[in-house]
Amino acid sequence: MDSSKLSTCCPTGSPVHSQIDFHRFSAICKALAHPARVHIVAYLKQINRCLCGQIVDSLPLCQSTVSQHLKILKACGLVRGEIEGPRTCYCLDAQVLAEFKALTERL
Amino acid sequence: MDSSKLSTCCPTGSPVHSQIDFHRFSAICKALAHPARVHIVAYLKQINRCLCGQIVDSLPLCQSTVSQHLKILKACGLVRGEIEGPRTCYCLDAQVLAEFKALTERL
DNA sequence: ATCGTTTAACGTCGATTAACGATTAAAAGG
DNA sequence: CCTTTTAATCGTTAATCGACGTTAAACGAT
Repeated sequence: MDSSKLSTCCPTGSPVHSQIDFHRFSAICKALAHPARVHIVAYLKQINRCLCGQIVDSLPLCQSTVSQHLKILKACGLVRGEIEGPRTCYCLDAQVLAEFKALTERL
Repeated sequence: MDSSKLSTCCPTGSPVHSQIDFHRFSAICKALAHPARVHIVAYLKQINRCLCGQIVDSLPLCQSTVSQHLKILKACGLVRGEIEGPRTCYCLDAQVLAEFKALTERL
């Protein structure tokens, strides 16, 4: 979308989002726009960190599909994955999650 | 997605989301997963209520596209539209917005 | 009655998403 | 080495999204 007009909704001096914020916020929302990905975030929040296999076991989806969801969550920064030999350990990025909460609060 | 396993991520007694919450939350996120729709929400927050035409003018999109975005925001409850003769007056639903913020906070 | 205005709805098209099975890559362990 | 395990990637298919032009509906004004 051409977003040249997007900033015009905000009167000058108002403490409101820039179009950059709109983009960042909607990007994170997009990453969370699927129940399985929300489940993954909640799951990671609970057990802090775990291997990919555990996440796969916690969902009624096949490994490749879960891997794809994890890729999307990693792409927006919400989740980080550290390769440990043949396996990958996943965890939340608390800062990005906090950023999302802050943007939501301003909504 | 078959969500039969989705609840298993939550140990018994833990104050965590149900799969229903996951669905509701991801549905609202999906509605906000486009910069134009975030813009519309922020715009309505600012000016409280307005006609569809003003929203169209505030975006670099044609009327039919904006109408489609409004339909999506209405479908998840974030926005309400009241028909006033040939025009429609749009406003935010503060309760749904609050619900979304609360679900986000629990994340 | 016939305009013009405003907005919703329809139909279309290309692009993207979600899901899966199959394949590949990387690291251990035998 | 070879096999096993683990996870990422590829290829495919069906479904959905985003954008637009067009049409339809509702109403006020002429």
